[in-house]
Amino acid sequence: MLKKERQEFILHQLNLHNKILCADLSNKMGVSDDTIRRDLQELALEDKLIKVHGGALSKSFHTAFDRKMVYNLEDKHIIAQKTAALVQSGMYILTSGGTSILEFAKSLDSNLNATFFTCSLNAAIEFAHHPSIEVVMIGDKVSKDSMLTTGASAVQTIESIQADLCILGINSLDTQFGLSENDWEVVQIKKAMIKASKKTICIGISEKLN
Amino acid sequence: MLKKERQEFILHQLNLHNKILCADLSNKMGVSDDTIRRDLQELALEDKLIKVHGGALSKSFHTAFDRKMVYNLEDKHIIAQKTAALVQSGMYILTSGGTSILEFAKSLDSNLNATFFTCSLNAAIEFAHHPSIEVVMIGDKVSKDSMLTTGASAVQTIESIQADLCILGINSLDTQFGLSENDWEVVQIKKAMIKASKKTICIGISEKLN
DNA sequence: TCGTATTTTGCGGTTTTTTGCCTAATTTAA
DNA sequence: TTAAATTAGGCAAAAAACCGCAAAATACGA
Repeated sequence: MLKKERQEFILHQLNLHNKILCADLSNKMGVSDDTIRRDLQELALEDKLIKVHGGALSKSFHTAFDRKMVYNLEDKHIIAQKTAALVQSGMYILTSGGTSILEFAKSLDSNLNATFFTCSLNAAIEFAHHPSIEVVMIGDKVSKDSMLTTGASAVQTIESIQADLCILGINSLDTQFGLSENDWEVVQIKKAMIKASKKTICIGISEKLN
Repeated sequence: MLKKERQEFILHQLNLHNKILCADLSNKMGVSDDTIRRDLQELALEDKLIKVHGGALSKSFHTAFDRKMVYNLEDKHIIAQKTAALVQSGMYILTSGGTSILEFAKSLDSNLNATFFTCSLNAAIEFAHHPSIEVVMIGDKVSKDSMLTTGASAVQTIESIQADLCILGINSLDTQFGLSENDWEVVQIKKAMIKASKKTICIGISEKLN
């Protein structure tokens, strides 16, 4: 991994998480702490971030934080990291959308070499920011509530995939409203995804299971 | 292997992978590191790529968003409004991506009732914010530079559509590099779009036509 | 076609950059 | 206060870049 590339990745992570730990980064990128520290130092010198003891902070994120927001984010972050650890290079992975999935996407190792299939526009964009993974967007009509592609064509596409893993985010809508008409389409997608994969993982924070 | 040919190949690899290593290239092409380094130096001088220690990085990946965009926003806005006026309810419309298209999407009448097909993740999201139009995302592998889906499957999908209108944004990359290999995929998409539509509109600000 | 000028390329030696490790000093947390 | 974690600075190995030079390839003009 190139130095510049690494620094871009750090900045990206920072934009996403607003704070980063030295140790996390060195793990995620497979380089020593010293290297990360030197990177952070350089970036701090260029005014790209704020270096603090143990890591760095995003420059833009000086505003007061909403406690609950941060706590939830922290939980999601931990869950996302644990999920990311289950993904191995070479895998074919199906994912849905939602904030948990986005957080998961942000937590992937920078040297991971897998292929992700998704129906979520936002997830696709997030995955596409990763330096080495391949992203396949599953096309069809866009459901405006969820920003997911749904429909027969999407289901058909999914059915033609043989994935190693399926990662689904537990969306608050799922448990709150049960299955409304529009969710029904989403359920069709999720069912197809589960069926097309050897293994399925559902991620979400416990608060969702009220 | 000719020098020019080699440099084309380098740009091609760069567009595909967003980064290239000096050592990889010299191996792959059977020339010395020095030659590659000299090539990279030349290309960097021509502003075709960003040279870094150990290799080079794709230019598009880093220069994506700068002030110029904001500067041209007013022009884009005017163009977008004029373009939006050409769209009528009931139409089937194919669109590419890019900032011009995004601006166009924002300018659509809120009571418009048309169906938009697009390969652009960002455009799809923008269209989906509209209250009444229908959005169909065309699926395939996501090209990281352009955030567009490209590939045989996407082309095939487009070919099966009979659209009334095709709206293409003139991307600065298009005119800057001519047709590099990766753009070639995008060109395939655009060609298919044009062919699948009764009429085609190209939008872009004049600065793009340097 | 031939000889000359120019460009391109590879090579050896040197310099610079990058990286990881080590130890001492500093900061943080309990 | 003490123990653990983090950082700074020095050092060395490896990788990459730089420099000049000469051989090879190419272009050009007579």
